[in-house]
Amino acid sequence: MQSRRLKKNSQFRLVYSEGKREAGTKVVIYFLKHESDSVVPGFVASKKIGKACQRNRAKRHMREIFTRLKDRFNDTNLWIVFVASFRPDECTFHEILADVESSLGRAGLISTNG
RNA sequence: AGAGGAGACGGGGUGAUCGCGGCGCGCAAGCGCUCGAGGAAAGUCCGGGCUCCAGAGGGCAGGGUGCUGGGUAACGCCCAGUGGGGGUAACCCCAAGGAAAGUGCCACAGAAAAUACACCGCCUCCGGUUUCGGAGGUAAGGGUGAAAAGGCGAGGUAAGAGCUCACCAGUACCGCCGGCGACGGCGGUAGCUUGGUAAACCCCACCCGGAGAAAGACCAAAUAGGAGAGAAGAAGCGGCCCGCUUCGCACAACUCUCGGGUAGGUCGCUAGAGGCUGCCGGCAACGUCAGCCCGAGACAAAUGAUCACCGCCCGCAAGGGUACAGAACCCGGCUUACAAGUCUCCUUUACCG
RNA sequence: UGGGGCGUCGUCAAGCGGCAAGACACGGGACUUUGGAUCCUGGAUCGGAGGUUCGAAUCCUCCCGCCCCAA
Repeated sequence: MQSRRLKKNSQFRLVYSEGKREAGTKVVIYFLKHESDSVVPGFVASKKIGKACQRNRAKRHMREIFTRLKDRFNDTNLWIVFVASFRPDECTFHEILADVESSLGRAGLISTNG
């Protein structure tokens, strides 16, 4: 069973306009408190970062990062959007993981000690 | 050994852990060493299949293709040849029908860019008499241009000219031979010769109906029991006309337009012009037959992370690198991108034997 | 998935077979004590690669990049 995911354009627009923003050097995060039984993620990789292969890789990296961190969220009533602003062939998975982890910590969404 | 030419190959491997999508089993939790990106999946430049519009019909318009024969479901693709061009050669390149159906264009230069024509020349006559002017003939030579009215030699002439002749080139026609054919070879006749451009309009031959998986089918939900228009005709068909089909000939129904609402689920959805191997036919592309195999099916869209060992390349070493790139209904091509490589055949040059 | 358009000097652009206009900006010069203004002057392999033609920014083919539309 696939976990829930943000899919509709209207959902993304809602998070961008109503939610808060925390920018890291590699991934920009938008989040919004919203009634739900679990954290609902959305992943965005625009044409700016490369062609289809690079965009696919960026989404996979971000999805892997989310599944590693999802048990550490303080509040589950959350919609969160990850926007890639890195080029996947220029940085490693662990660099992106560290960047996302520090961003989420600054925003106070996850417990800082693993 | 150097320099080239043609073609082909694969696109790291094995194992473990966590996770993802599909499939199978199970009521379920879950279990399963059951499978999980490419040669280009790309660009979307062509051709089909499939689905719906009517079974895909006729004409016009529009578009495409353009040497011949073959292959194919089909093609603008491929194979084999013909003709032309390039290269010492291996080999490579070519949208390669028609310019005596018609129209247009050919800048500048030049006499003239196509009903041929005459600047400098050459020659004859007249006037004049150191240089010139006028009338006519002529196109060999000069000059211009990307391109100048067949080439060269001889005869001929006042000077010349296919004006005449020989040879050569080219055109048309005829005959014979070879080839399925494009065409090639040989011989003859004619007129002596009719510039280029059709990737300018065009003519000729052949081909093409339209839309596309958000195609299309079913289920469920929702707005709404909305408004306006239509006529003996209306709609289906999409550039137009015809034809055809359906509904109808006066409530309704139906169709269209406007406004509004959905875009959830299931199917289509992967076994196919499929792949591999072999025999036979064919120069080949390819085809017949036989055997074996099943190799993704998602939908904001599954392939990721970590580790170990072995490859390959760069480097003395530490270490670093390992392309292009991600299926979206499916096939056949074309085009473009591609790290480091491997193999086969061929040409040519140099040296040694 | 289907369709349409654009690319010319640093910027905005005209030109659609025959030496690539123009404006602003920039460089150089003149004028001025200097600067501004003014005047003169210079600069483009027409997105790339092939082909057609005597000749291509223009015509044809294939790529590259950008933008837009419909569902």
